[in-house]
Amino acid sequence: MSGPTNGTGASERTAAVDATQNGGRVTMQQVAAEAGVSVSTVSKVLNGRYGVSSHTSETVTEVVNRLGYEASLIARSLRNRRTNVLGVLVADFEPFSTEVLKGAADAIRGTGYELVAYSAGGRVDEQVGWERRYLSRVMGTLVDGAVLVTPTVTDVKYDGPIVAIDPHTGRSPLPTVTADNLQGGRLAVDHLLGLGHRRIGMLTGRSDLVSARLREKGYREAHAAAGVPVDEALLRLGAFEPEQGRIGARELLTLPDPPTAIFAANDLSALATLEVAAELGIDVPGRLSVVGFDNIPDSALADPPLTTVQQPIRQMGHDAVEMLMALVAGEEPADTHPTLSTTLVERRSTAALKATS
Amino acid sequence: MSGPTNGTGASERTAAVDATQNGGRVTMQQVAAEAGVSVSTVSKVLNGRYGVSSHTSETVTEVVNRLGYEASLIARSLRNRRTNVLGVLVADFEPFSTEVLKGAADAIRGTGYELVAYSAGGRVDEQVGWERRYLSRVMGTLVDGAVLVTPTVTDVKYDGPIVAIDPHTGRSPLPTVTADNLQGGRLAVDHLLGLGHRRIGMLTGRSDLVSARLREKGYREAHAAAGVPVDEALLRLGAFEPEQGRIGARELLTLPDPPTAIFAANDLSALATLEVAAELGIDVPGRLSVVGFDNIPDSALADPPLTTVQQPIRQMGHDAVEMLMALVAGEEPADTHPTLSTTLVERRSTAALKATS
DNA sequence: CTGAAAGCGCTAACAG
DNA sequence: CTGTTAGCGCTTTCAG
Repeated sequence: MSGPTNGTGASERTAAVDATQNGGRVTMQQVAAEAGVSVSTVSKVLNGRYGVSSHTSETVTEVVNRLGYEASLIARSLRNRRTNVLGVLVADFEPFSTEVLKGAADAIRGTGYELVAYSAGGRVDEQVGWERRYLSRVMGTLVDGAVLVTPTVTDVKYDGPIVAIDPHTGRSPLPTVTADNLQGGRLAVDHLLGLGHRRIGMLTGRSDLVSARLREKGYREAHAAAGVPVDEALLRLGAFEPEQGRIGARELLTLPDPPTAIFAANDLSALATLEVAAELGIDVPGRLSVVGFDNIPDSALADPPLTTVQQPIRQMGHDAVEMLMALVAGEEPADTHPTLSTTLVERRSTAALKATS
Repeated sequence: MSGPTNGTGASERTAAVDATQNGGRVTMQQVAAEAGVSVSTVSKVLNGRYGVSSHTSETVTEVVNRLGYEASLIARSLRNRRTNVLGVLVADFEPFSTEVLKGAADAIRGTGYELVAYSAGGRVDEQVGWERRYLSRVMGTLVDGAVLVTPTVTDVKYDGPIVAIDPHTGRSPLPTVTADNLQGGRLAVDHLLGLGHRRIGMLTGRSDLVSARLREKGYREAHAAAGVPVDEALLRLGAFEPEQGRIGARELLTLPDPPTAIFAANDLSALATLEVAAELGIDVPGRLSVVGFDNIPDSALADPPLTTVQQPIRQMGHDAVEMLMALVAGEEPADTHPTLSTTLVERRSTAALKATS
């Protein structure tokens, strides 16, 4: 009668608690020992399986509560096919991905699913293909399905439930949620055209990304629809980044016959344009109108506040998770490549073209 | 000679790949079979253990690359004490926690650690104590240490490395990173006092949270330092939320002798104050100055843009993770309860008090 | 140098 | 109704 196994003891603080070797985790072993039953019985009680006497069940429950036991996500995942955990895989936690995360959280609320966001913290050395690595590490074990945020490659060979958000390279075999970049480009340029602008410059995005190409296409389509010819001399590479955007903007604005408006493929280069204009003493929106794309927080704080095209990022996260849940449940989503509308956010960087002096 | 185990075969696409039963995961078993060696040998090669012939090593490496094998995070975690993964545990993914996440990502970049953010999606039913549940589920198995974001309770009994960010209830036994709420409150009220205001109302926060009490204390200290008496009739409960904030603001502004300025304990109630003022036809900042706390994105877009106290949320995430890494490495952090400075962001909701008409 | 075997914490047959 | 046993994918002794 000397083992700690003599169960139902009424002692308030028993030995099982001091097992601090696992970083303080209480294991099922300890619960079993404390309750004087076997591990499998504890498992049954915890999972509500039938075939346990109500007395045993109560005892176990009491011990579980007293010890504050919680099943290890890991061990459970390893054993079960199903985990009720959804993964959001991101290259890094930056404004776009965290916004997606908020939308994802909105979508799982009240569904019983849990959310795990995973990132190796933007390891530059192995940029391309990070999604494959991550997928291998968590799919089929930790999570039931995954959302890939802006993956660089989409020819993934997993047959598990996966949804990609805004993939870098075109349409892919896997379900995808994207913003309507084409429509966004049109929106921006239509706005400028409506304001009377006819010489509209564009700072294009990274040519290897579909999103960038679609925005440019929107620019061209808007011109065509309005019967305004595109002056190819007014297109410059902005590459989605401030430095290159600044260079392109400067070239455009120092032209003999500069554009009266500039559509930048993203806010970062639009903001750079604003800076260049200020340096050149060009009044915005007095002598130059600027439209961006993305609606990042900074754009509202710019001087003047930037008119820009907003992507419904949060909504994209929400829809991707909803689609993923359907996939996990074995359903076939109605639309596997939904495209979400973009909207124009009018602020003060655009104005009607003044009559030529 | 019929088994698939006959190893070194030169066939391009062998059978091992078709094992689609694990959601497409390639397991070490499959790699071993394909390479014609045992599982343990594969493990050794992957972990760079000594005692493997260079020939075997090459064969295995080749197969690993060809099959795109990646170790399962789960299985590895279960076996090893150390995982090189850090956890950020949040009740929900909302603006505050996602901002923390960005800071955390900044901190792990280049350290070799990976980051997992975990959330059960704000299950309302068991609000208090979610941190205990989460901790049990991931500590000691999935992650080496964890950052708790705004936990409701901090008397956690784990001895593993844990750092809390902005805990709801006072100082705790565990290491903590917080914003200087007291200083923030002083900053706000000093600003108002400096503008000439003498009748300054306050919309207080939730009385059960230390942060709220400290902000109020700052309000009082600023008054004391300036030798201005506090008029208790000018304090109203804002409770950190719009509805209650609106009620408090209305009471304050309809007083016979209303305050000329209001310090709201958070932006949400400050924004509510702005709305009430507009409804009442009170010009801000002409007849009323308003200062908030938090600097949420909406505050910059308000009309007028809100002057507010900014918390360095991102920095808090960064510092918490740095502290966590030190803890995991077995080091003793210099300061286990660092407090980060808050700053005043002056926008257009505050102005100098006009001479009384 | 290589493989067989044990075991991390848990669940699911299957016996007792 | 309960306990024993096997095994999820991996690492690590320990024999061969």
